[in-house]
Amino acid sequence: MPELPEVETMRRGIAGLCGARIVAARFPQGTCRPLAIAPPPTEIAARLEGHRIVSVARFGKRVAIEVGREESAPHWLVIEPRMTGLLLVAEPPTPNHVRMELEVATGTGSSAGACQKLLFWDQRGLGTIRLLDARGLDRACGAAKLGPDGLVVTGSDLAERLGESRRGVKIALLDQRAVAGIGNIYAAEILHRAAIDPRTPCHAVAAGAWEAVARAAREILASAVAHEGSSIGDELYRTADNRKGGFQKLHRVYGLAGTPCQACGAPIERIVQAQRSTFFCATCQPRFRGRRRRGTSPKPRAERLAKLVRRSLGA
DNA sequence: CGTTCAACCTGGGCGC
DNA sequence: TGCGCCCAGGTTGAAC
Repeated sequence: MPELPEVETMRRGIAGLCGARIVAARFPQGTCRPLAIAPPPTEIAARLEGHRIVSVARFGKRVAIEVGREESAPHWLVIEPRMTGLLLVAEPPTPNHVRMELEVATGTGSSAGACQKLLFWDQRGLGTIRLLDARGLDRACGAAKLGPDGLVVTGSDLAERLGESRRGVKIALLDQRAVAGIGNIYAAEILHRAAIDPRTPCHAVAAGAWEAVARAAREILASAVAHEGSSIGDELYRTADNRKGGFQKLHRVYGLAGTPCQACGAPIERIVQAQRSTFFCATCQPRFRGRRRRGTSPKPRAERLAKLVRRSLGA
């Protein structure tokens, strides 16, 4: 479920816990398979309890809760919600999918004592929890793993990282090393706004069109953050205080197959790319027909063929 | 290098 | 009512 806007909404929803002290950390086993968690729950609990929440950051689709004491090196509790994970400071949708429960004491000195619970709830259990030091954080969330954030990505960022790729542009936008935070919903919405067919090979996207894609990404993602993400139908995503997001009302293509495009009236289409649904308007996002954009070197294909030849000779 | 596929899971919706 | 199947916002690794 959660893409950049949903994860950013979760981050903001728990940022008020900065300064709070972690009194207890529990990782209930629940009825389903234990969540991917490292190091083991008892070790994480021991290293969290008594420490304060220093900051709450977001890296792509992950939330990183910085914890530490003055005299010890900081650590980050990195939570990756994947499909159904939620960070909550409210009652969970169901009691039995609570994967982590942090009891935190807010306030200091004489006003201390107000206790709150921070929960990680995950129905499907595909999410992950990791406690990392600075080096681990860089390995997991650094530039080698995640491209520029979708809220600030530029056309030249995209052209540089994807310009020579043969992949369809929609599939490429889901590559977190190219740009961090875009998922299946927002990739569709971004390409609709940028008026580009999702099947267009990246190498056929004009240099100027990358600017349009990047601008659409920044605008769509910022608007979705302002609307606290997308809660589709009665689906699971909620803000940290258990409200629905509002951006689903502004979707132009995602989940709207068969309905008329709001811009042109043509029916929205659904296709499958890389085993995932893609929604688009064939009229607003006209199919790319040429071979390759002007000025692009044919190197990738030539290199591929050369490699194939070498391989067949070698074998 | 790129693509495809399966796997990791639960649960809702649908057709029969 | 129940069963089987398909679908879902993400990521990873194996195989080709």
